[in-house]
Amino acid sequence: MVGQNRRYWLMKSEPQCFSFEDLKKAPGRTNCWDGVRNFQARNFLRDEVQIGDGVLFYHSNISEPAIVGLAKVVRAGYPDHTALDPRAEHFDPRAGDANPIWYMVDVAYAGDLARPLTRDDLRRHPVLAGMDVLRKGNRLSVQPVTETQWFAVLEVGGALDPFAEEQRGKT
DNA sequence: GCCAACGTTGGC
DNA sequence: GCCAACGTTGGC
Repeated sequence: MVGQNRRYWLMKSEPQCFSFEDLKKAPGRTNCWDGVRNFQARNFLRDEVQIGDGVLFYHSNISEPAIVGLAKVVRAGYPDHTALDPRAEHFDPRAGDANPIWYMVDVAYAGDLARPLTRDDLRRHPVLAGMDVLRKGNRLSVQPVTETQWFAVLEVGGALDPFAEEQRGKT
């Protein structure tokens, strides 16, 4: 029953901006996923990402981009207040309380990989080679991952299934 | 640092 | 509503 409706996502972050290590150091190992300013990614955050979903944490725009860790969604879409703050980096003057435009979710640390999975690692794997993140020109910072891809990442990355325990707890 | 790919903007 | 110009993303 548990996990039946769980979906999986890959979320990109530039580590100099917000890294997986930053998430692990955050209070409660939880942080908001703010600053998304792309409408397609916004729609995922606002409409589709749900509490309990799995997240692959991806470091982008560095010498060796890679999936570096696991997270889970602990709060579904709500207005991204950084769009309302004129001093914030991602301030959007069009956004207001009545029309926040931009949304974010909260994610929590959910486990490490034994090793990061680079783009070459992904390309070499028959399942992971099909991931959206490898598609040339793909700039979506929030993108869906299939269940098959999720479990392949756990296997190749040498990670424990962060949801296995709660599934056992249900039996 | 380069540059291809993409999303957004704005003139018409 | 078209589309050229522009800014950004992000791998390489």
